[in-house]
Amino acid sequence: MKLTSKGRYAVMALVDLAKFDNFNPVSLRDISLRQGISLDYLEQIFSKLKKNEIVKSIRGTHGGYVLNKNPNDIKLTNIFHAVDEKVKTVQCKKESKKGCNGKSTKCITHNLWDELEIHINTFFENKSLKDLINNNKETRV
Amino acid sequence: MKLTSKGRYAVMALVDLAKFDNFNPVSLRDISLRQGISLDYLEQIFSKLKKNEIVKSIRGTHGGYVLNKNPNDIKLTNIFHAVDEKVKTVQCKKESKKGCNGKSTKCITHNLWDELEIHINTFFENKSLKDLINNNKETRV
DNA sequence: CTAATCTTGACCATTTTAGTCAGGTATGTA
DNA sequence: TACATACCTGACTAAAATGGTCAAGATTAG
Repeated sequence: MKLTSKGRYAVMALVDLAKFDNFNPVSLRDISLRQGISLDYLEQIFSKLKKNEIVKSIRGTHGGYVLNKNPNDIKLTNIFHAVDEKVKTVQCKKESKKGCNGKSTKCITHNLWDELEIHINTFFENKSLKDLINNNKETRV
Repeated sequence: MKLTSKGRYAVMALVDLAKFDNFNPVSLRDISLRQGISLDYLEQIFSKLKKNEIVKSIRGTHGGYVLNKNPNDIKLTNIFHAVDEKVKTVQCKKESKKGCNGKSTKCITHNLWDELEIHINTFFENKSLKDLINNNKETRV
């Protein structure tokens, strides 16, 4: 199971981005300064977000990024998937002689991890960027 | 967030153990062979399980381990906690000048990870070793 | 033209993971 | 008492993942 800072940074950056309208692109430099994330690292992350059509890029001076979708339609699942955060629990090695497939029976914890994965994914599928923005406003008071 | 094979092995071994009565201790060697887990690694894991009073050890010939509690009272939370699997999402660095605490506002994703953590922990608190044993019987047919 | 910005890919130090290895110590059995 | 079985402990390590940095370009507004 993986949920690392790359995923967290992606979410932070997108929430930041979502606060602006779609006519003035936001530069990574600004996000970097506001969120305290290394610019070079942000570039890697946004490259992936763009490939997954979550953001659009505008090149050149005063360029930057804008959201490519309505914040309500960007689910956390989409974001994590884009930056390769697999919400996957430890898998039984499928090729191995040992464990899950070497024996006639299924590995005894197999169903457990399946269940957990569904549990977590459901959580992420039901959370959108918009939820986070609202949530943030509330707690900022 | 961490959920690695150490946690999975612990669960596999305990489910294995739970299939036997508490009068005949089960040796790690047997578990090692049945589950395909390195004996040396199992010893590390069981050392921790013992410290957390999840299993009892019997030394000497024909020794081994037995459960120290009713399978119904051993929750997955207990097991993961015992082997240091922290069900923790990526934290904002508390000391850092950047991110969460360097600014006057809370990091914008802070609440999200809190929520997720609760979500996952709830899942593990509600699953006991007994649930896994039953589940395993069903799917074995 | 040039400065700002996105784009791409290679590189790397550190930490974590998933163990191995090498010795113990305790105890039942012959 | 000897010995085999099994627990116990700590040090060590190869490989992978993490969280970046660095360098060199391509694009476009002004």
